[in-house]
Amino acid sequence: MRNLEKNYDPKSFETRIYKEWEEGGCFRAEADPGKKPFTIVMPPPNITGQLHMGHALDQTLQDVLTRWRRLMGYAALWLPGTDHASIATEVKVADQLREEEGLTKEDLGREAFLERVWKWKEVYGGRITEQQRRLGDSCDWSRERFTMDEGCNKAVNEFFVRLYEEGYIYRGNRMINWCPDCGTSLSDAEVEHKDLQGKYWYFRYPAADGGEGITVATSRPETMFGDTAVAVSPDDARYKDMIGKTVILPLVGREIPVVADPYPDPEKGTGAVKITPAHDPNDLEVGERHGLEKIVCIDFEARMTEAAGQYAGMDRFACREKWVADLDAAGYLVKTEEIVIPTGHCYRCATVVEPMLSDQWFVRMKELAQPAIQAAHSGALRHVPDRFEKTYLHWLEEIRDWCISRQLWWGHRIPAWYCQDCGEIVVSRQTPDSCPKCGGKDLKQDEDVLDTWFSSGLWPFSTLGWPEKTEDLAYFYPTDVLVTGYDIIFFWVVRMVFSAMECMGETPFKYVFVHGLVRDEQGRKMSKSLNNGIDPLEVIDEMGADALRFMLMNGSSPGNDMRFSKVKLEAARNFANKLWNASRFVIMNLGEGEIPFAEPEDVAALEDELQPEDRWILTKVREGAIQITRFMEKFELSLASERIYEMIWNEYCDWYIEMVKSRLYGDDARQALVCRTVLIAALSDLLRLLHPFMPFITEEIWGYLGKRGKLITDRWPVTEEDIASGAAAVTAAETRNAEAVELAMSVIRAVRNIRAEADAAPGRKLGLTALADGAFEADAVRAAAGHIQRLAGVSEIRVLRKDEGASADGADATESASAIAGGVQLFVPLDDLLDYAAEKERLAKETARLEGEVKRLSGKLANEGFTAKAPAEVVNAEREKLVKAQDALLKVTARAEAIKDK
RNA sequence: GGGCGUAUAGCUCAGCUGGGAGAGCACAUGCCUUACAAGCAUGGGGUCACAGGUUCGAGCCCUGUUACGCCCACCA
Repeated sequence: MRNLEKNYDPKSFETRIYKEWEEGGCFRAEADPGKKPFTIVMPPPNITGQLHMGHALDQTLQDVLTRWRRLMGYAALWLPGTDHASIATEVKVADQLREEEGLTKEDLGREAFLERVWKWKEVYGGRITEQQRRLGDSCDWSRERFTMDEGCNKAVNEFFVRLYEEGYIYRGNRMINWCPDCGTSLSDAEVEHKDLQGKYWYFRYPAADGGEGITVATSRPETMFGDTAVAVSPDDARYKDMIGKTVILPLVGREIPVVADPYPDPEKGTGAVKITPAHDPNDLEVGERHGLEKIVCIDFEARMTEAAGQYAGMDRFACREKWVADLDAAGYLVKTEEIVIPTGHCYRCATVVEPMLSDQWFVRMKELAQPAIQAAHSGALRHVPDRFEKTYLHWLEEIRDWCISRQLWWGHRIPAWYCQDCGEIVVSRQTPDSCPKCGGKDLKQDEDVLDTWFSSGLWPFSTLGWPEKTEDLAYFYPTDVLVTGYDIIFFWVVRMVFSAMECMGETPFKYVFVHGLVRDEQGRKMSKSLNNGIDPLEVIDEMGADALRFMLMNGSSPGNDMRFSKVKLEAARNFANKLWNASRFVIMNLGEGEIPFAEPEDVAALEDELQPEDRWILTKVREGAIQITRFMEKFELSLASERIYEMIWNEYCDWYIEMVKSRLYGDDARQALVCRTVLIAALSDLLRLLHPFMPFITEEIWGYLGKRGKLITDRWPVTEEDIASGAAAVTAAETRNAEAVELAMSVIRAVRNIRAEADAAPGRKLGLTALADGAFEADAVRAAAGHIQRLAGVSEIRVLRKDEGASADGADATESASAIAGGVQLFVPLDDLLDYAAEKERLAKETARLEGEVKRLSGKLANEGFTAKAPAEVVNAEREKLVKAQDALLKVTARAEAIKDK
């Protein structure tokens, strides 16, 4: 039989295994009425992106869920794709153009520039999908999509036109966030607020009638050129007389009115506010209430306009400085205050955004948000962990109209045309031939493109064929779960839900499974500026994809940030190595030509020949499978991975394999076959359970076990039906058997402990007398005698029964070290090694511990409040514990008494 | 200004619907025991941030406090 190499070397098989899966069509999902669908649509990474740790986490979560459902027999579809990332890509290509050819995109012109971007996409856009393959992503590449492919474009136009026709999309001159560097408008979500150290400057606006005037504070003095009023609260006694009068804009000389408006808060600043309708959203509202003029004093490149007089053409910040100095020199600066100012920045280039009045396209959101809010309230959409629902709802409830037009070239062009003859706006799914109003042929399409998130909002259904009524859409939609980081709930989740409610009438997914960030080892956010990012590909090269995946899944709780940990990564790699070697051991011991298809079900044929440990491991595997399934259902992937780790390392390797060696190497050929069968059967299920987490190594081992087919498309050890019906549950007999085997394990541990403490040489065999409380304990020890001898280094075992009158005195007990394991008292003669002082010390410590326990338990049981109110099973369990503790205490004190003179 | 998270072993973190705390690493001791030294065995180590409360019983639920962190917010 072909066996594994001695050393676990993931590099030697991961790439090959992936190729086999992909070429074997293992990731392909077909609409199959005989199966239940399970769908995840992958959040599309930007084509500009490189795989980073955040992706690795995000992707692994999705892959684990997909692989698990696939094994459960679902038609599991994980649909991959990439995002055109309008602004990010455009900036990147424009940078490249400038660096390499010294050209601007305007030099090239729209068409040629777009050609460049497409070419760029061809070259670099596929990079990330190659990296995803290294991670082991089992997505259906045959359905890979791109947010700007033909189908998505069709969906975008359909959605736009629909919303327009229903009156949700409108074009208007409104206040928007403007990034002067990117040269485009931004949505509210694309503005990041950061606190900046800034100043309030207090300026006096003298009254036109020569009076003192009014002092106002501002953090943006350069906007003064656009001031068209000063507002005060109508109730503010300080300014009562000024209302209706005018003040002079210092140095500018323009006369502006003092208006009474509810907006100014008398408590804040001076209680008087300068009003700049063209450059501040609040001021705009005030301005509209009072019919004020909107003077634009900053242009789209953040330079001062003609309205700024001699400052025209200056950069906004340079102007600010000069302007303040000039006002100060002229005596208008009353005071300056250092203050922290929350300031909006562009999320792409970090430039300070400028609020601007501008003609843009908007989506009226209030009404559209309602079904999305409702979906969360009704439970149709669930967040895991549920606290993120608050974030989601908060955003939707506070939502304002969404500015969707961008002054960029790369993206979905807005399907609106302007009739050059009559000015009519034509919104249409196809390019219109003529103006429906005047019949004019001269139509010009809107120059702008749509916000990236407008198209990604449609992703869960545009990828399945919408707006066509496809078979896929009918079968795979709605999707089951969306996996994403908490940082993207606003941008994306909210938009997908409201878009889906509008287009499909139901939520795009049932669960939003939210994860945190992967931080660096010091707990800092990984970032380009800190240069502390860890490249997943390097990790995979060094440790294997399985180790990386396992590290990411293990030891974190849903929704919390986690740290990248080299140590944890090594632990995961060591775990893989452990499994590798255990498998190697199993294969090594297979008979010549033996084809081990053995499955837990097949073992039934050997029922009568099974040994207690065989039944034990099979029980453990089934029980573990049920627990893991439950964890997976609740998205508790960390707990699931922890359990499988424990099953493989502790239960299978440390105990089962060790116990089985005596039969494997023994004379009884039949028994050797029996335990080989169980070894394989249990290992098969363990591989299935681990596969979602460590797909490569499990598949590789699977191949060596001579199994038919690939593990990836095999099956899960327990079915949902068997769990639900209880058919998979552990029986009373199995539990009893497990208790007996585990008692034997306690005996082994206790004897090992005695050996270690007495410093007995490893090779030295010791005698053992086991004084059992009753038949069950005695049988358990007898049945495991061989194991106790082998694993604890014991020569011969004498089993006595206390219930038949045997006592500690019967053995040469006083000459021994002793210990208690469950209902068995152990005596190990140590002769020369026996150290009575140490033994007494141990007994004293044990006595103290047991006395404490007895006291605690009896106190608890004497408390009527407890016995009356606690559930009967809890009370009974406590009673049993008390009996055991009392019994152990008796044994220990008797023992202490027996050796007190030594 | 509003919302949220975290505080548990030396370190990094688990701990499901309340029934007396776990893992990995580190540490100590002994082992190359024919799957594995990326290993085996044994052991030490915790007032579960603080103060109250609910309960027969609290790491877990409630109130408050402290520290750190995150998100949102039209920022005169």
